[in-house]
Amino acid sequence: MSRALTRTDLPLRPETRRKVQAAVERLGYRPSVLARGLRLRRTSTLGMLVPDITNPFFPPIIRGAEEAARARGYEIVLCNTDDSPQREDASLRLLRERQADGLLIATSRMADATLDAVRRERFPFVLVNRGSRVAADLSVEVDNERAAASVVDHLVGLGHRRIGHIAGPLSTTTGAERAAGFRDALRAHRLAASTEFVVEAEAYAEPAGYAAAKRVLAARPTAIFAANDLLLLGALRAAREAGLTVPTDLSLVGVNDIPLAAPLDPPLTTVRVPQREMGELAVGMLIALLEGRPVPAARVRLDTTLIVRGSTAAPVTARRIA
Amino acid sequence: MSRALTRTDLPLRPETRRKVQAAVERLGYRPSVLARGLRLRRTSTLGMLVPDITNPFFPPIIRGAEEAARARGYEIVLCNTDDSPQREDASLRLLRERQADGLLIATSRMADATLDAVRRERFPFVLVNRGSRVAADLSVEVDNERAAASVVDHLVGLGHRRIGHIAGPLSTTTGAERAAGFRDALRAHRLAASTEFVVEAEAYAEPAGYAAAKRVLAARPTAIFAANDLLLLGALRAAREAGLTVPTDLSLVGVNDIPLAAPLDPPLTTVRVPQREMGELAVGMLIALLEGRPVPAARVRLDTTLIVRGSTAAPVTARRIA
DNA sequence: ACGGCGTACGCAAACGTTTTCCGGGGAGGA
DNA sequence: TCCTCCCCGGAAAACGTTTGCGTACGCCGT
Repeated sequence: MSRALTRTDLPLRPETRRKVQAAVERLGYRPSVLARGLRLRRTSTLGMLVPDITNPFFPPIIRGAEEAARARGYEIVLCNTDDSPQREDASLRLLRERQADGLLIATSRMADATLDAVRRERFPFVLVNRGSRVAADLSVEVDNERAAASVVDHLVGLGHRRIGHIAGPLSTTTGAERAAGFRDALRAHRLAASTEFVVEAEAYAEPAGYAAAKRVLAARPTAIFAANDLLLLGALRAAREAGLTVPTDLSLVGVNDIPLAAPLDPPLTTVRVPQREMGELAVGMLIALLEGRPVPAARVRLDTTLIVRGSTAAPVTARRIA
Repeated sequence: MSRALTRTDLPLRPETRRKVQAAVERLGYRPSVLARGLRLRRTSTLGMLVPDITNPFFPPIIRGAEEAARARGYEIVLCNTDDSPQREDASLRLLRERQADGLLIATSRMADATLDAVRRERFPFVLVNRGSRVAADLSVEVDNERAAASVVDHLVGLGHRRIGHIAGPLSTTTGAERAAGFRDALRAHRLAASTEFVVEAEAYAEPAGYAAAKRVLAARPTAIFAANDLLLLGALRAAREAGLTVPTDLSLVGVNDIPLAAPLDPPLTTVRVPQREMGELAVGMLIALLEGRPVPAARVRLDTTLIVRGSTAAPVTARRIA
């Protein structure tokens, strides 16, 4: 039976194979993934840990991962961790019980203890959208430093000198790296990266962006780089409340290129992150690892692209000069 | 073993139970869901079919469903169908192979043939966010007629008489019901529901809303009810291009209360749909069905709430009168 | 003190696969 | 025609649970 269906490499008379196929057709037979998993000790199932599926950043990553996985005969089981250590542990427990073969970890600030536990048990995993200090870890991330640099280059090129930054939570690798990249880029342009221009947001969410923007605006910047489009939207609201027009009085740049970035008024200048590709690549690496094939690169850093739209313009002062 | 852990109702000496627990603890034993499923012929797994996880309408439903399921010891396996019959069939196949106990179907226009097949095989399922003409089907939906009526009431109350509607695809139950509700409500107010005021959008997406809005605007309405916030955003873009200010020249109302509705400028007047609750209720019904408990109601129709924000106002003409 | 009854626990079968091991049958060569 | 070799396919074991059944032991009553 199994020889006729799965092990097509084994010797078998074509006629017999055809007979089996016919019976399968006739009886509507579907192999049981359960029984197969029990016997094979692997389930062709990957666990994926995300903070929150409701955050629009993750669905494209998930879809990329799902499609890549399914194309290779794997399935993905999703777990929301809400960035809570308890949920993380519960999710890991769940995935162990379901005999997941490997893990895709897209939680930007999983408790180190949890990650250590996974590592110690030699459970195969790939980090998505976050790095790791442990060299042996596989990861797919974005080059946040270069992303921040491209934003700063764009703004400086427009003539901005007083540039603020709404950083994501610095406990996340994305937040920390974008903030570091921002500072480095300013320095490269011989601009001061004074602390009053950089404010850390409590979370990657609109209200947090609003709150942080209020503080950044106190420093009277002509442009703000928000670590995230949601933070940018908060900044947009704060700017409007302060009577500032975007982009005339204030330029705004975000990250992620959410679907609403283009139709909004003004259309948002933002950095596009290849989310789907991240999911696909991470799955490719994980499956290669699981199947004992060589993993091309342990740490993949993907490049982002700056999408210039209508939320950035030359500052008023610069225009006067020009 | 099983008696000590799961069948706590069976007679067992407390001492023995304690000894088993200790061994479990010591060895880090985790029961295998696979083996259990094989023996029990049920997996405590529910399949959920969604058109596209990338559409922000679904994640809250999914989370509601996931949480309700997990609280009852069930898990959810997600499948995106992209509204394609092939993907639907593939997903059903997948879920059958994984021995899902039941199905949550949130695809608004699943091919009737597919749904019929599921029904014929007596595979337990609950429809989410869509109705069915078959009386025996379980479903959780929203009262779209009343939702449309509440929107029309609000607009008429503001003084609007020329009200347009951007309908969702009429092949979806939500699109059809909201359009019907819109027409009925106009009639109740003794207003004409002439065809030029109603345009069907190609999809529930911003560009489709933009295209449909251009056609609706030709009828010179003072207000537009969009079947969806994404359609509303498209309408907003079209209105701005036409030189209209919202809400001064044109009032706009949408449905779903997406997270961006509040921070946007103007903040959107929209209808809130209890997405999480829909997911939770559907799971409750499905599990009751699976476990042979009585299902309280076969067809649940939840009420929506109109959230009045800044995208609606009295029409210019009415103001002149007042 | 012995027998009977009832309670607690051990043993084994079964769920549906995959894979290994054999046995049987056919074909070809002597 | 018979033997041998090879190819095909049938049979059985194992994966880790649950659960029914049977047994052994303990307790109580006579």
